[in-house]
Amino acid sequence: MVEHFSDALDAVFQALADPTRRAMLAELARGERSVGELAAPFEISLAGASKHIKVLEAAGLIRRTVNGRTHLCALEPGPMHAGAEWLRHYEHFWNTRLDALEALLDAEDAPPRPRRPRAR
Amino acid sequence: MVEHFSDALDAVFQALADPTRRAMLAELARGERSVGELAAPFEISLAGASKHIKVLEAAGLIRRTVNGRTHLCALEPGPMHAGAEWLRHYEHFWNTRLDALEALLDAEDAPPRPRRPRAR
DNA sequence: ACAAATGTCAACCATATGGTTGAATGATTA
DNA sequence: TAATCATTCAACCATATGGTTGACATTTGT
Repeated sequence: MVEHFSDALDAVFQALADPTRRAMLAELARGERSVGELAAPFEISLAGASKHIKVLEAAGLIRRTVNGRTHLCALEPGPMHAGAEWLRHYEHFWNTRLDALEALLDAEDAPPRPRRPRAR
Repeated sequence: MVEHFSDALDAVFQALADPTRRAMLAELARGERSVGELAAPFEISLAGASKHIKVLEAAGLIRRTVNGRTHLCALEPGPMHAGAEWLRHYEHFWNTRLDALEALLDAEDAPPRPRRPRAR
């Protein structure tokens, strides 16, 4: 009853939690890439890379189109957006909390008002 | 040579990949909470909750102040911000890519210009 | 028709993760 | 001082993860 879409976020964050996969996404941000091309920069087997790619695919972060014997991968931004939204919520909250704290401090300590730089 | 701070992102995304931990963060967004308070909503042992909290702490997402026999936890927004920044980079990219695609489609198909709703 | 290229699959391994229980630690209260 | 409260620690368990290798399936080029 907590969150119905939590599984999706689970998969997205889980997929993002690995540096190899993040690097693959970074590469895909530059354009479509085949599995082999995605695997090339890393010192892992093709099968290993294939697994990573399947994780990204399962999280919905990439889409794959089979083209003959090569599989072309492309970024699928929707889920990434969902993750960003989740984080954005906390950023917002955190900002307002800092603002509130600052207001409190300003109210409490004396007139001169040192005006620390704002957190933003 | 890829990313020096990747370990930090690993830990943050990994920590966010669990729904229990995300719920704990949501609770902490409402104010400081003791370990017991954080554990209460879930049907897991206190030791289990303690482990989750340690994961959040290790990722730098929360801070803990021991106060007698109770441990008070509070959100630590820095790392969350880092995660958000990482995602924001891709959102930006994705938006420009969608814009480019749309421009292409607009250029290619005829005058009437159906004007699909913009992705944003 | 054959060989090479592109990937996946299955089996396996080591380690990490999420969970448990029971005992231990340290602060508080009676 | 003894009981209780808030938490961690250690050991354990089942499953997931990231990696490997070797065999298999399909395209493609000769």
